[in-house]
Amino acid sequence: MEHMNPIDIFKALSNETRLQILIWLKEPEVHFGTQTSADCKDVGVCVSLFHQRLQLTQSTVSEYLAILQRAGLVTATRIGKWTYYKRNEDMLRKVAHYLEDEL
Amino acid sequence: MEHMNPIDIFKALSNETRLQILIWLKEPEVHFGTQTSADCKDVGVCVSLFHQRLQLTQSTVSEYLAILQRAGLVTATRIGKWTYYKRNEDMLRKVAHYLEDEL
DNA sequence: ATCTAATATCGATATGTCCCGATATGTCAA
DNA sequence: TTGACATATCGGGACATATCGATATTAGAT
Repeated sequence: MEHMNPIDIFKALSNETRLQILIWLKEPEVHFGTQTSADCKDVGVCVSLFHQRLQLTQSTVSEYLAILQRAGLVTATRIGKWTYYKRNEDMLRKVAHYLEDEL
Repeated sequence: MEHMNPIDIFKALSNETRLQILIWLKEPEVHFGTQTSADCKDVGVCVSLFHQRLQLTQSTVSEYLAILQRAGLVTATRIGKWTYYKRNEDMLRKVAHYLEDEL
């Protein structure tokens, strides 16, 4: 588990769409229940499902997920053609603790 | 007490200097003990004291404090020639709760 | 009224972010 | 190997942020 960088994290959180992605990922089966190729609770949600729900191009969605991943807020798993993203709850907890203790 | 805007808050927190200001303001008397014109524990810390400790121009420091204030993270009090800034603990708590509950 | 100190605002430039279309890469299937 | 699909990356234009120097504003002191 890598160490958190508050600046990268806050930058990643400074965007409505990226916040939305994180919130959707709290209950993937509720928001992306149509996914059949894999259990989204375990592996996460693939890029195209986010793309479907967002009025943004595939490249933008992919880039946003990469930003969240570089900040450590989500993790990616490639299975076949798909890349599944899910929340990194450990990092989210660290951010919450940072807010309480350091700030 | 106004309602929090997560985007503005995270943008305000996406800067090393502004984070430093917030951290310094946790213990103003430790970091700005030289202030004699007013008790920094009550009213806060004036712009010039931040300016002294930061390798940034007065205008930049003033702008940063304004950004923190617009996000609701600090409050400003004008007394005579000075504007004193202090943390808005209520808002900081709201942000921490947002991190825990919403995100 | 004037001078000066503290702060805020303005204008400018450099750098960063948003978001796109186009293209490249990876992976399965025929 | 060729084709089709999922994802990633590249290059760019519009807009936002970082930071400065210069100037304006506010308020006390003379």
